[in-house]
Amino acid sequence: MQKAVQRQQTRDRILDAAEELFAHRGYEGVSVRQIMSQAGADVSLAYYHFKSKRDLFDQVMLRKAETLNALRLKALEALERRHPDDAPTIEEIIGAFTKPLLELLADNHEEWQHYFQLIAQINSSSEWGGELMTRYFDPLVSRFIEALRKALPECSNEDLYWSYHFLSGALTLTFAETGRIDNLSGGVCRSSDMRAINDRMPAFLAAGFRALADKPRD
Amino acid sequence: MQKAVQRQQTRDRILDAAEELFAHRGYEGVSVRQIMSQAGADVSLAYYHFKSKRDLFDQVMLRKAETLNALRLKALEALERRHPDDAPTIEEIIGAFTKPLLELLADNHEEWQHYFQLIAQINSSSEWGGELMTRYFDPLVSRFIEALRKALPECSNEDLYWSYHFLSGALTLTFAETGRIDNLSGGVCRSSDMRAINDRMPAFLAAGFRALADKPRD
DNA sequence: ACTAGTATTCAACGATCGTTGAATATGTGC
DNA sequence: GCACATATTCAACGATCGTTGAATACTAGT
Repeated sequence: MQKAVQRQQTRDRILDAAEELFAHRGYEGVSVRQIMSQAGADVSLAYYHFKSKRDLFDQVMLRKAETLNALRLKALEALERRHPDDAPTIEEIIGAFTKPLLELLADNHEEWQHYFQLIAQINSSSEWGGELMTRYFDPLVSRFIEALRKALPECSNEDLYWSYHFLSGALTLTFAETGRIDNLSGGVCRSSDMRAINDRMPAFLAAGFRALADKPRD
Repeated sequence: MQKAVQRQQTRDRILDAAEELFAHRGYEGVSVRQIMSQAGADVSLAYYHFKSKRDLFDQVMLRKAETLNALRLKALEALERRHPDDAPTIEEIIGAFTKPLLELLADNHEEWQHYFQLIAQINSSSEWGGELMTRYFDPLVSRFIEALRKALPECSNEDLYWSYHFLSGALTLTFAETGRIDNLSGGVCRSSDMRAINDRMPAFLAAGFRALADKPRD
């Protein structure tokens, strides 16, 4: 086997193990030894491939963030190309924001579920959330808000940002598939039911955006 | 000073320190030593007042959960008493769910902010969230969903639970005041602007509930 | 086949972790 | 004021933490 190939395989095995464990137990809840044990390699190999535990965590975040951002941007640009003159509906824009997540989960559920759980934890943390979310996701988010602004020209900036904030909370919790809704509903709803999510989330959130846009404040 | 009083004061000092540190850095991110250092007491005193680190964490959760649940229940019952025949609006029910949080933050911001940050972290965690949220909050949540069902008789159970799920995500992220919206909006919106939240969140979410209730699925 | 460089393992460092038992101080009831 | 119970401190346990330097196995180029 090629050396460069094996190197990448090892790196990926470490990243996969780290991703899963970080997602389940958080950054501080997992030791480098546990990660390397799950990856089937020696502890010190982690420090050959990565500078530190924190660097390993950052690389876990970065790896899939790029894929995700690229897919979301592509979905948004495709949507805008389909509407050269008029603006798309809010549902369509939100759909471009959520569809890529649904498709990634459909393709490789386990892998991406771990990643979305990780994002949910970061997003809800006051300690790390700020820097990480800003670095990896805010640029694309601003791009989406721009699209939403065009579709809701009468909406104030403040209403727009708050609406997106509510969207962000609903979205990150939903895609983390925490199982909270399974418990609460007694089995009526399932966290993993992506069809149910796709049928409801864009409609729910678009109605919220319009409610704030149509009812300007004093 | 009375001994029983001092005992309770010490216990509370430990719980306060634990609450703040757990909220900022998570359960695993904080050591018992750090907590007791902030509380200004010896390490082993933690194990005199609490069985273990995990027990200390549970007591932090329990302490304010009871206050919070009582206030929310009172707000809901007062609302229902004001509507003996007809059902309240969705906005009013959601308001009864959020108003107590706003009032607690207005009274003692710092203290409750820490607690809401803690809830947000728990709610986004697949590991702990299930058990803890179910134990402390789901009973009251079911009570609220019951009220919402009466106000939306044509809404299916599934739509109702998903709507609440979206509400839950938006609400926990918002009250955690992570500062995410401050960064994203470049200062246009502030996480701590409770007036802005009160003016927008119920309207946004109520519109979402109605959008799902009015558009039944196939 | 030999060498140079890369990937992986071994062994260990000091620090800190959660937790405990015994010793000490402090206030309470008689 | 004395005896008792309760509250707090002191000192330490073994385990595990993140990290490192040196030794070894392996592969690629010649």
